[in-house]
Amino acid sequence: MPVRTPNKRPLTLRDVSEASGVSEMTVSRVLRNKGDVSEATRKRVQDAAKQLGYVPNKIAGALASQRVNLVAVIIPSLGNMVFPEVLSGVSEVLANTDLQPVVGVTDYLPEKEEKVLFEMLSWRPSGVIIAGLEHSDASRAMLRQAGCPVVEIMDVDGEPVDACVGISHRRAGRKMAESILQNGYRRIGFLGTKMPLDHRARKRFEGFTQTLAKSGIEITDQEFYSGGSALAKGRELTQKMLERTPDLDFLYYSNDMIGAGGLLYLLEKGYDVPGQIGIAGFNGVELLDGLPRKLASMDACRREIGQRAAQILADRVANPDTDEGLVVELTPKLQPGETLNRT
Amino acid sequence: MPVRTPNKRPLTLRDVSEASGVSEMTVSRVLRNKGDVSEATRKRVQDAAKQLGYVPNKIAGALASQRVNLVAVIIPSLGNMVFPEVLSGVSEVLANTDLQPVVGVTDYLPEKEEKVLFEMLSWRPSGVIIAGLEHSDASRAMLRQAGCPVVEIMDVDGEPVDACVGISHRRAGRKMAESILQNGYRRIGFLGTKMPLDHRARKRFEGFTQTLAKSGIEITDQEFYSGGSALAKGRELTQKMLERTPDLDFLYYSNDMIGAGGLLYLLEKGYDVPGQIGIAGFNGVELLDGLPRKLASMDACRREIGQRAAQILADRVANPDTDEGLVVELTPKLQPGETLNRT
DNA sequence: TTGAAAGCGCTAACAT
DNA sequence: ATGTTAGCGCTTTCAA
Repeated sequence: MPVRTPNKRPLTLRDVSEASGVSEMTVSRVLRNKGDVSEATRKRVQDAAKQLGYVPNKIAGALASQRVNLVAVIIPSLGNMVFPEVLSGVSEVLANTDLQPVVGVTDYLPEKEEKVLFEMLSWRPSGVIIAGLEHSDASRAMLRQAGCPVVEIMDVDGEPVDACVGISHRRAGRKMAESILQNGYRRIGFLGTKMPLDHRARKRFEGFTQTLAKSGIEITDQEFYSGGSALAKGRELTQKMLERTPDLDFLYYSNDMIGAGGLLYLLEKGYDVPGQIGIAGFNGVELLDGLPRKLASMDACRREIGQRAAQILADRVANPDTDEGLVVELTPKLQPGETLNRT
Repeated sequence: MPVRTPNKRPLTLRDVSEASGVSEMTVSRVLRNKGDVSEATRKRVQDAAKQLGYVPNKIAGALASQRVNLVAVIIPSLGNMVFPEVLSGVSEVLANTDLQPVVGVTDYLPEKEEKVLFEMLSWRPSGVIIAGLEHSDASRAMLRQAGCPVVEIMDVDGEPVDACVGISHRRAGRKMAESILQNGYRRIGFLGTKMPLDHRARKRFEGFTQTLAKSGIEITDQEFYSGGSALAKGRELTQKMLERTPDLDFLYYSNDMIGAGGLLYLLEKGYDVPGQIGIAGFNGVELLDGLPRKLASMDACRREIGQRAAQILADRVANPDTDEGLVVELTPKLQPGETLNRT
């Protein structure tokens, strides 16, 4: 049990050294399981450390050893279901190493990304995992100079600074468009976030409209919103669009949450889904299994992206000679659910 | 623009000093906006730093100054909507200071909490915000010895180590029970997480059953699950319970997500909600506004908890003489929604 | 198996 | 307004 003296000064190695009558150096060795130490002294040191409630000072350790077991993970948001799942993939893999993820949130703002990145790099992390391929010039410069492996995640449509794990959102948009057309839908509405800042949503949209165009079809109507995704937003957008354009036969939502809101609205208003009108979202959010109809969606491989990125980083840290610039493209799976098959 | 030489060695103050022809000390002053520096040298230094792409080494800075602008925020999970909202309250307030939140996740496991806490304290943060009042002996010892302000959040039913911001979950449970009884419901089922690890859910349950007991009523049926909250889980639990105990007239869910799943199930099966059967959840998750009926719930003041905790910490860091042990109890608001009023 | 010395890159406290 | 000196608490390296 740690001593309860309200010590304002945190304990140092020296305190443990004095308490155990062993040199600081040997104490350090014991605490890091490094080097040969006799069982006897090891035990004395461990007892003393525990008894005092010693917590090593990683700042000093990191400065001396020039190594920091931190991995910077930089993502746009924690408020939707997508990035927490990526994170959990990252943590899962890093748990098998001595690396620790540290999360920074950018709110989809390039300036904030720059700030967060600068802040995190100033702690000299062992690696960086960062969402997206679009960054300010300054951010890209920092990433290049970081002196540690960098893995850009979520997206592969672009030029990575170093390594990269993700899906092609353009391809995802195309695939969804194909599927919708195959099922005979023709008057298609798109509902999603304002996209200047969400590049992945933008790319899906581009892929989507491109494929439609190949079949001579244009988006019949579209509606953009800003702010978080929520059921109510989906209802509201859907109502607005259908009042304006009642003869749509498909609604493509840029994420599952507003898709779910739309679904609830449509069912409530007595629409036949997917007969009269089909719908689909994006992300394959498991949380929403359990809706009255299973929402068509596309799994964005979020957890796997986190896992692979972490693995790449861990490998590179363990073996710095590994090649840079590895790009891993995962394949999003279409989940037809029950809202896309017109049969 | 930073030079693109693939420098493996990160730049140091000295590099900037040499590039600008100014002493390291003055460079340091410029980069921290500290002390008087002439406009001329300030500019030269800034130019040199930007030109080189210098990123200061916070490890060295922290060691030298004995100050770290990090706040450890330790929470059980990112997967439900509750903690991200707390975090966003924290970030919002800390954004006005030079403090930076660093998040650690415990998965509701005391051993993991201990590990995460140890890890974070070893970086000597300026403060700790940690969810809950229940910690292992070792964790409490670390918190006491941390040498920085500690704010325990979410809950006030217990003995804080230092400061504390939250709601009384026992009181919340009681309040919900009162409301349910007032609305004439009598045969009540409880559905929630297995609670040995979720102390707040446990306390709500305790408060809930206590108040029922005062009216001579016992929970008619109960069902516990483990794993994340999701719509499907709510459906499944609800079905199971109603098959076993068909004559329930109220279902109290330990969180909004499974409550929402239950609601969808009940409506689908043609139950009259809230006439035949009332339901309520917990948390007041905004994300779910937009369900077919507005779910009765109780706002847990998540964002405000984050804000207040961060504010307390910021004040204590700015003025270390401030009193310790401040306890702030917020009042959860009942949101009757449309699933609790029998009329 | 253990210890002593040097220094990691910065900043506090003094000079000047 | 600028420079000098002495550490911060550890780990690396070398010696015993």
